[in-house]
Amino acid sequence: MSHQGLERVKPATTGPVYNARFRTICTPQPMQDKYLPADIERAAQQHWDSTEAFRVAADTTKPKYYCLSMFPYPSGKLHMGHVRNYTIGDVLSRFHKMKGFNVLQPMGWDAFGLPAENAAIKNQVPPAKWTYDNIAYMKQQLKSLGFAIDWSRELATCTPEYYKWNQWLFLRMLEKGVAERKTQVVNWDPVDQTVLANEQVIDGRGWRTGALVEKREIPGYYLKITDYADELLSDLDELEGWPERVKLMQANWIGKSTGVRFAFSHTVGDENGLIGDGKMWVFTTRADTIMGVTFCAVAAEHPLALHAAKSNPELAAFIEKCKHGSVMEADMATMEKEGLPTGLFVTHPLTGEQVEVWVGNYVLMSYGDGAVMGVPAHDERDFAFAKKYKLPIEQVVAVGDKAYSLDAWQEWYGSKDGHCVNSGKYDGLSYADAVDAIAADVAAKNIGEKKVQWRLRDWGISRQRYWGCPIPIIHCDDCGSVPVPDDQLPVKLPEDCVPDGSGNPLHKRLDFLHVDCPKCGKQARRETDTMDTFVDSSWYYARYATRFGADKMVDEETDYWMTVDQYIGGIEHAILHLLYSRFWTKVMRDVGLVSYREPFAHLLTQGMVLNNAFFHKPEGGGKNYFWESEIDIQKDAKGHITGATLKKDGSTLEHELTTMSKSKNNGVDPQSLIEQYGADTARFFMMFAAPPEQTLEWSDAGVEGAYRFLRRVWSFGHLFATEIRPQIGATRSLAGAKLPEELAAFRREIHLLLKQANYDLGKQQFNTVASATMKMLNAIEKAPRQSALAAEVLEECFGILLRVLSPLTPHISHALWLQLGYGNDILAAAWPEPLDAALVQDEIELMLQVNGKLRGSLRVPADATKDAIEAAAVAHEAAVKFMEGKAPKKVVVVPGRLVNIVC
RNA sequence: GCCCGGAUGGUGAAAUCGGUAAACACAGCGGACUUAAAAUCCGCCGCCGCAAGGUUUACGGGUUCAAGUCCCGUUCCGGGCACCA
Repeated sequence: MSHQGLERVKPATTGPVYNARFRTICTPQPMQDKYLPADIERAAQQHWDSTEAFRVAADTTKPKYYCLSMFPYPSGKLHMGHVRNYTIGDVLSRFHKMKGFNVLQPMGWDAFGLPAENAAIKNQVPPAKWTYDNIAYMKQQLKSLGFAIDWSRELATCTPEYYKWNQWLFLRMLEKGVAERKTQVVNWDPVDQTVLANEQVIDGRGWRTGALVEKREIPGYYLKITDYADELLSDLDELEGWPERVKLMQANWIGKSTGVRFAFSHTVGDENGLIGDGKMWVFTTRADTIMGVTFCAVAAEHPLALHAAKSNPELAAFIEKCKHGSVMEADMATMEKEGLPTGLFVTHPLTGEQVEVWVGNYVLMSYGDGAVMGVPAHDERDFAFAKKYKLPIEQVVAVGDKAYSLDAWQEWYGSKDGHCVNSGKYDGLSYADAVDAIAADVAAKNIGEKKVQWRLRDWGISRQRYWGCPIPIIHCDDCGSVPVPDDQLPVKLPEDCVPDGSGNPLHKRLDFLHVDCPKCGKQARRETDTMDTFVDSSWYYARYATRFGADKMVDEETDYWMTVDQYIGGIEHAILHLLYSRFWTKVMRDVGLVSYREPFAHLLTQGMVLNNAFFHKPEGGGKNYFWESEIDIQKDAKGHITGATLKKDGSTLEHELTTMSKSKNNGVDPQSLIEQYGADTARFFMMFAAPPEQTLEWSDAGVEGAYRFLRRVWSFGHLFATEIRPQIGATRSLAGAKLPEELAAFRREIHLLLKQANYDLGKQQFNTVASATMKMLNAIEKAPRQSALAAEVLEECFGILLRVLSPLTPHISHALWLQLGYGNDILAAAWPEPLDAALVQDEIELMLQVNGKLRGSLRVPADATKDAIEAAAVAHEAAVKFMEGKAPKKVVVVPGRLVNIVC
């Protein structure tokens, strides 16, 4: 990567003087009595840089661990969500490194995208410059957090070295028929004459012009992810390391449904013949209700609708109206359902009755055949539609003897647990039997069959935008759409354009636009559409694992590192990014590039970091956001926000709790936290605040506590160096020694906490790992320290604490490990395991319940039998009191926990 | 609207397989040290009650010797809904 800010880290030939000292001295050395995070962190980071501690290569002598965090979009500054994400990844990476794994943790930049164009419009800066400047700044921020990243593998998706392979694989997909050109529906701003992203459509209007947005059909390239729908669904079962909820969301998104596709026949046609050869196809999962059809509805773009509109101005106007409004599913689902009859009729395939065809604004051309049968009695949406337009409703399914009423929709109307009624020969059949019988009957008439239908749609990757990967196609008047030959890749994006919001600036770049046709040599026009940025992020994990500069998309080293052992990123990516990556991987496999079929073995979906956002709703629609520094906030006694006003004019603002985002002016920059307290405090606090998968409402209350804790760790280190360690003799005597009870109890406590911490690390619950380290320090500070044996126990226990702490707070752990003489480099230390000998206990405490209520506790020998425990419990003072002279009916003994006397 | 999550003290949270609700912290209150402040250390800290005790995990039911945890229903909050990334 040749660009500024993206050069690979070069091995330092000569380290700073004190670094050499750090590496060679393993005996204790004088230490600062004050905790000075800035100095400690600078020294630790220089040590890691100079020793290239995190640069890794394939090594078959060790198990590998590829730990990947979702790469950031270079929006300008890191925010707390990034700190959370990358700290989680770093904790796992460092933990596994100490466990003996060969750990790869790379980092890069998801560098194409809309915000760079927005910044360009606002500041007149080319997106490239803005992006590379942001990368440089954010890279330095990441470095200051001390992440164990192999920076030699850094990549940015906006560099030709990277996106060349997007283009290359796209051409392979074209060859295989996985990519194809067809039409797509986009948001069109009629004033700016440009395509808008969903985000740029606010309340149905263009974000800059305020003009009513139109739907427009334009050509674009699609990747046939639906060809992989079956495999994407079934392979979910193999992803044992994925959260169930994510797999469920993906399965629902893919949306496999089995039903019947059949045709209503008709005689509607014009001079070109019958429309659709006289068949209007529909798909239904409720074929059992086919005898209850009272109307049909088609999408506004359906050929029958368009045909009817030719002679029906009212209908034409309605179809025109349907063209406005949103293309978003959420809007489609919540909008008022409207329709208009076409005056056309189709024939019911089984009854032969004439059924009227309506145009419905809720019917999607993109799902199935763009037409549906209407069974108002048993479909909630059809019911509402029929009531609104006074269409007949005919019950054809009964559940038990429940009475059907037209007054209001009831839950059971949509049930599949009933049987057919009013359905002629199908009466009495269950859902499954009726579907089978009806499918057989339409099949016999050759007008339908059982069919699997997917909710998943093909992936449209064409974007009418500048700052993205050029689609490698040349349009020739004679030859059509011609793929760019491989030897002319990459098609490089000019980096000096400044978009102004009025369409793709590439249209004005004649040096880019004008190109000779690769087939006939005539002057032709280069495709100006660029790829969806989800393409960039669909395979970056494989590129990290490829040797830098390889003139292949992926190389042999990829086989060593892939698949990713642990992937970490926000839950907001649970569907799209992860599904596209899975799809892309399967295509790469089918092209013969890789041998694995799934990219991510384990997935940790981090909860969002939320913050309040404050905004005005201006008249033209949309939201104007303000920074918290610009407003006054009113809170109630419990601290809940009750209102907010703008400082400059006192106007009232609305507020919402939402994800941190540059566009909402509610992102919190970690920089001040790092400068004030240091990276270790920021990291520790972030991990301590909540378990990683939980949504986190940002607050810095508690940062002081994390800082105080690290100061205490340092102070104890100092005390250990000056007062405790000197008591230790030349030979150690801890192993095999019988410890006095107080010392044994202390040591047991530390080893129990270690056991707990290891368990929690396995669960990836880092907040309780952090609290375990705090408990350890609390115990260590109170422990006996006035003997050689006590000093040895403390040496062991503090060593455990430093190692458990090191993934969370690597800098202070590095400094203390070195300066207290534990070893040269804590990264090379083995992860601690609890010792059985330290855990043994003679007596245990059981809780005592009477009728399920806690009444006391009793101490029993650790090896006491159930009978002995029961006898002791019944005789216990508190038990006798609360049993009030009644005889026990039952005594429940839960080993190691409690006794419950029921009387 | 549909799909997926979540809700526990003043606050962030803990509770591993249904078995001591509130660990560990933050904030607060009281005290020690200090000329003072900061820092540090000690103590208290769900609610009601003088106490004994009672009571408490969004709300309403249920299962169980035992429910924050399992089941049914409801409310509110967050994520996603295919062109934000």
